[in-house]
Amino acid sequence: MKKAPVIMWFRRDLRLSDNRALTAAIATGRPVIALYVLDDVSPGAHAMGGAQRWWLEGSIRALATDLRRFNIELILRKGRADHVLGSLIEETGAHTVFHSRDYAPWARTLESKVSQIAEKFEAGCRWFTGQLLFNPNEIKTAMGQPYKVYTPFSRSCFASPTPPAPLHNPSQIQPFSQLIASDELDSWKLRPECPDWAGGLETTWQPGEAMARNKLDIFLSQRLEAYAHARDYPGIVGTSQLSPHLHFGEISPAQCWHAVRHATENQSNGDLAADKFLMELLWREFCAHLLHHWPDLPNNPFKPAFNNFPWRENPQAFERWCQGRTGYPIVDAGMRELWHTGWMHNRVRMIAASFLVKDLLIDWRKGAAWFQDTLVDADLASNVAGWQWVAGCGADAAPFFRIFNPQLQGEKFDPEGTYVRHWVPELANLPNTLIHRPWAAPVDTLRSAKIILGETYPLPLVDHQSARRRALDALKATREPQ
DNA sequence: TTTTGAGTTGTTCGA
DNA sequence: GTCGAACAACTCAAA
Repeated sequence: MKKAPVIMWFRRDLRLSDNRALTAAIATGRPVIALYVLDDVSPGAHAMGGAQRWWLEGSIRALATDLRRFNIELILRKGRADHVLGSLIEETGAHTVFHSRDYAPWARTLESKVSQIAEKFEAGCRWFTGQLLFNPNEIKTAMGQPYKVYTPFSRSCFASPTPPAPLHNPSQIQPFSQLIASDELDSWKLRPECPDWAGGLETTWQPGEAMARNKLDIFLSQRLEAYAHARDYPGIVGTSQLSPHLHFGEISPAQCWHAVRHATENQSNGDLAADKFLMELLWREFCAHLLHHWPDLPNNPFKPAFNNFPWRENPQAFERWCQGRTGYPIVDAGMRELWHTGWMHNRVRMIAASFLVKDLLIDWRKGAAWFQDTLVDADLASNVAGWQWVAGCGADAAPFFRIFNPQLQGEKFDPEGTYVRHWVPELANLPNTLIHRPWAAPVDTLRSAKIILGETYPLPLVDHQSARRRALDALKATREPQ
């Protein structure tokens, strides 16, 4: 008698290497059915934005190709994941569902539904870790509480047992012989058509496990050494650019962790270079743990005092921010990079976010929603925790008086104007001394640079100095007892 | 329980 | 132009 198959339910772990769920599924010695479910129906699942759908398409295509080498067809189904899994178990008589745990609140709800439905059909359900380095229920303070401050959190992680070493690629996977119906990937229409805004994404990124590994190797050999310093300059490629690959699980954080450690173990200053990068991985971790313990993080301020903050409605200003037409070159460069490539340099994310929240006093949730829709790496946890941090209402938030000055930040982190010239070409002819403050350029300079302020490039949407005072007043009022 | 030290990413002001 | 101090008080984490 034939053995009943098991289902490997791929989610945000679109890789074959270091995939504990997959490895365990294979280890059962049973035929493996590989499944991906496009779930736009489960509450909260609609959070996947347009840019991510574009990425998902490439990532699924790559995974399907990789699986085909094992004679495995990736089954594609659309609908509520628990329903889809229920019917697939029924169709195939599957024995167990294997999957990696996703810590987003809606995903956890879905996981328990899947587990219930599997039970109904007398199948098991087993989940594995892999999306995170540490178990959120194990990184706790001495009092047994989750951390609310990053630095002690990171110390605790470094003091914890090292994340398990990554698993290798499977050597073989036993296919399931029965034919199973699958959607055509094209029918999901994950890529934009009219209008097709994804041209910039196409030329910037290549989704898939192989490319993720490639990115990591390039980072280790070419950029890790200078990372601590170079990561702050948007005009040079100093970061790993692994975020979207990590988000979709094309590479695991444990693979990054161990690869970085391994690459630096024989270098004199290795630990320094490595730790800086590991700290960034731990920021991702910190945000995920926060969301795990505070599922309401996407909706409401972490600090309740901000519940009554007087956010302003200003659709015109918001639109200009989205379009990269605020009149502050570094902000506009960032917003245009985002729109074109689905990604924005970390430093510029802070500057652009600070501008929306502090200079325009627009609700951080509006900014977070825009990022969620346009970033290829949009991660619910990192996104909302980051926005709350900038807004001052989050965990371990910046002091309220810390308001980024877009001109100074530009001059400090883009001193040659490389970044601004690339993304805001209409300012390209301004000298370095004026590129971050075109409004202060003399008439002659503007004329010879072919700039007409208010026409070819906007005047500043707000005056930063007065906007700063306005924000300080609003923040001060929030802090005072009602 | 109380106390103490510390807290990703900054800006402005005045000497 | 450069430098250090002030910004304001609070919460967190650990001793």
